[in-house]
Amino acid sequence: MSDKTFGETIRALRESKGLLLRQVAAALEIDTALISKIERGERTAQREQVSKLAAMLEIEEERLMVIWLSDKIMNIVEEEPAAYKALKKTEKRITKN
Amino acid sequence: MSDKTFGETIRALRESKGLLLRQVAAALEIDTALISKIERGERTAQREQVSKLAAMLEIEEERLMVIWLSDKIMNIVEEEPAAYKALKKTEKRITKN
DNA sequence: TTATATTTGACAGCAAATGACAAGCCATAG
DNA sequence: CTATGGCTTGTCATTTGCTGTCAAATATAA
Repeated sequence: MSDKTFGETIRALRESKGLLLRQVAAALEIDTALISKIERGERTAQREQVSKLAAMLEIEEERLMVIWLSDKIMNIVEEEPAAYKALKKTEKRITKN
Repeated sequence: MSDKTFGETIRALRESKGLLLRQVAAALEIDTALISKIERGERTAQREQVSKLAAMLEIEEERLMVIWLSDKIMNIVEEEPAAYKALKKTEKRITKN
């Protein structure tokens, strides 16, 4: 459930609102081609763009940020056998603050 | 308990074995200055170098890899309020395979 | 066909990472 | 003191990898 990537998520939101790539691109001040690539996971969004997308697509910023961060973490650990252990370790390091 | 960074970890191991930076550097085929920086966290090791370090320092490769990956994840999520949630989400995504 | 939406590949420009080198610091031995 | 050995620091050239644009291609609809 809700296991969509960042790209899939924003595409679904955009379509549910009937927005065009061109409109979202304009709001983010980037080329239409780029937002198309982001939606298909061929490129990754910038942190700033995530905020703008959250506003535009009317989703709570933190919810979108979690998905975005998770995608980035995925890029690091996928293919790594030690992935799970690394995540657990990081959790512990983070909660100790 | 074992909350050391990658650099701190390999430095402790190296010193416990009485090895010189010069010797480790030679084994990894890099400059001494570079391994010094890696130990102090000023630079990050390459994946290949982690393997070589594990062999040289006689630590199980997976254990070192976990620390190295965790450092990389840390770099992404630290400073992020949504860090913990992102880690949890990634865990779920990973275990679904 | 024509118009509109999206995708694709190639590219320039820029930023970050990599590693080497030389000079510097610090402790210790002589 | 001077010399040596180990480590650190700053700078630099090079490489690697992002970022976004553009033009062309594809698709969908009217």
